[in-house]
Amino acid sequence: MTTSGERVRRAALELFAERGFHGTGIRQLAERAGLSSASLYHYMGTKEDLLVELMRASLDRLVAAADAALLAHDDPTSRLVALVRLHVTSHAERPLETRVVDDEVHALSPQRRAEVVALRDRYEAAWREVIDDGLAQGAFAVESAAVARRALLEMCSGVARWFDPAGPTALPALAEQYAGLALRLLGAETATDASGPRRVDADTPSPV
Amino acid sequence: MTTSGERVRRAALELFAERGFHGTGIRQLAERAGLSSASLYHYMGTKEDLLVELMRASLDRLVAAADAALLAHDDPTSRLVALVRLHVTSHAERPLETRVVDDEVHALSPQRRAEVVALRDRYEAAWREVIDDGLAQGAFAVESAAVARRALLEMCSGVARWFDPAGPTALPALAEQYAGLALRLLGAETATDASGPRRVDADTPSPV
DNA sequence: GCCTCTCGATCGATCGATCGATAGCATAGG
DNA sequence: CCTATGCTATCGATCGATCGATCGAGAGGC
Repeated sequence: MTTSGERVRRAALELFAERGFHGTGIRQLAERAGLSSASLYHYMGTKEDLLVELMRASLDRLVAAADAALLAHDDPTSRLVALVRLHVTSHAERPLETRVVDDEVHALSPQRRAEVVALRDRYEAAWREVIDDGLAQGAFAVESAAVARRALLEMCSGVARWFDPAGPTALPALAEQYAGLALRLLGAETATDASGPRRVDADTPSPV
Repeated sequence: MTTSGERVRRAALELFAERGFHGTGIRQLAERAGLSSASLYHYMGTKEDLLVELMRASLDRLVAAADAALLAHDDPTSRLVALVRLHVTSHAERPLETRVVDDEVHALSPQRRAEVVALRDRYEAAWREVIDDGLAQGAFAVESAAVARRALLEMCSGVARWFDPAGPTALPALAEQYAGLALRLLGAETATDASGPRRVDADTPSPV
């Protein structure tokens, strides 16, 4: 059984991801949730409160997963692989949440934005730590840790915009591919052995 | 001298990039352009027409530059380097335009969206062609051309979201770095010589 | 007397949010 | 067992504000 509160949040997730925060009206939200616009306010504060809730829930999960990933591994290489797998998997499995987090920060008022950005920075700090460690230990070799980190994060986040579970690549295989790409991008020595990767799927037109 | 028409487009670029299409009101637009909201309509059709114009101008330039880059080079490796340089440079130099193109497609009506997406696909087709050629000729080695292409495009587009011309890395150096990262990601053999890249800048906190 | 440019006033529609009222259900008092 | 009380959930009606867009009217040069 799904409660009305859950349906409100689900509807908000779908509509915010699809049409954006400012592109979604209270009445659309209510219709999607199966309620009147007045009843909506029994389950939320303002529309912005609702957006912040969704973002916080998504980022909290991501931060917790990243912390767990760091605890489970010691060396920078396997830590990085864990972060990539985690990031790609969560973006592919929960594209709505991650798209809202990634694309709607600009819709927040300065104070709420600061909260959310702080959470996001906490998550990215895990990446920073792993990449810096890897460079210090000689496991990675890039000119700029900051550039590499941003390139990696953007590349992995993009998955939420195009991954299709019915497509040619299954999610676990995709996560492994991304882990390999990330290691090569970072110049990890484990990647230079490179036992000639096989072609798996053909190139196909991108969905909208 | 700047004409009113130019000021309208500049204002739209800034506001759409900053607050999003739906987050920008006609009156804000008019104020930023130094006109009344009524005068605005002397220089534009609907608000959506204006958005489409901006997107089309940006994508037209990108497509033309990509075509020129392919004409100027023969082998897949130097072609890919040219595409990466071009993409990174244009996203760093014109972050407003590229962010509007990348982030506001969802705000378009289905017909207009189809036009814009077709243009974007034309641009991405250049990347597809280069990557496919490189794989066929053995210059690149990745499991999936589609995955690699999307990873590359997302990673390079991200530059528009964080590059700061006053930051530690100058644009030409950044473009070179990205070219190197892209080649390594693609498993290009030229990248495997890897004469130990030097650290250039320290990792710094990300701007909002 | 046209053509370009600009504006105040205003259109109907929609926005986010609140109001008071009602229906249903639980629990406590007699 | 009955009913009074209170809490949760819901809604129609409506608030003032703002939305995108249009109108007719000026102003100024060519």
